Amino acid sequence: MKIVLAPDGPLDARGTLARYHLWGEDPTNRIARDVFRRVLRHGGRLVPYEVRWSGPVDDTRVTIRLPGADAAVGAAVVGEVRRLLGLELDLIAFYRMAKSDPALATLVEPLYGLRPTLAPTPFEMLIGSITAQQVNLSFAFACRARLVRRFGTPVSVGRETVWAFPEAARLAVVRVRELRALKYSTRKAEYIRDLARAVVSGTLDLEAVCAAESALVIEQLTALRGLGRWTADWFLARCLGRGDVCPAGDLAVRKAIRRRARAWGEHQNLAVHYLLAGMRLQRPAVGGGT
DNA sequence: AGCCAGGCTCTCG
DNA sequence: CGAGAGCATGGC
Repeated sequence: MKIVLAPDGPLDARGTLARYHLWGEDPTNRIARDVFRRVLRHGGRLVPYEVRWSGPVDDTRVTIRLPGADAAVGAAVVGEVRRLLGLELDLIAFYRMAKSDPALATLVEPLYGLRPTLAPTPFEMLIGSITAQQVNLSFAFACRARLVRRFGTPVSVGRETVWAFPEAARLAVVRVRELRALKYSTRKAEYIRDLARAVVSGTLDLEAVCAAESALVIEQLTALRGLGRWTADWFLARCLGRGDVCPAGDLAVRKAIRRRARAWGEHQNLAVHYLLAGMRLQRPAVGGGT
């Protein structure tokens, strides 16, 4: 089956997907020069597919190829591709705002068409986040790749092999020492196994979590061992694609904001003072809060 | 060699 | 509560 998508607004497909090889190799998201390959799990079936793109950033065509002609499978693949390319996000409205913002204005042109990729599934997102906690990203990528190769499912796509991400049922029965062998810490191994167990047992209903309001998502995720505020914030941003989220605890985000604050020039001192004082405007008093 | 990495939990005061 | 230690390993 062949499906063609016409994105709403600009799309730099290559730049957007670069995330999947920037810090190392990703066996679940294979990216070559002009083709992206992945496997979708659909009702117990493994559906490998290829994504290509062509045309200018302002008028890109995305072509998806997958085996068979099942309409339901096709729709599921389209849904995943739309997430992977960040097509749900309103880039046009963002640019309208960004162009009048001193810190963002100069970034629009060089990064034109760049979109955040949204995680295909909440489970994959959370396991990935646990993997990336506190370690540098190249190490995190390597760990995740080892996890995928050890517990995921290889599928041949042409000459390539793409791995389907491990299922919760598989990770629910791993031994801590098996994950230790993949360079996960003992703690992280427990977090991963226990998260998988919660999903399998039904204690954790990720579909329900995804449908919940942001504050509730944070509450439900951080109630689980191994998932803190950082993980919950990134989950809202990069899995649910919620617009009104700022993962301010993230180290890289802090660095980036600090750098961009230079756009305030000689007003940085006052700007920060006003930001801090502004908190007292909106938060009435100390003590009664949640 | 030593410090730091796109955190989180646990313990203590 | 807030602060601080411990976690484990690779990169620079």
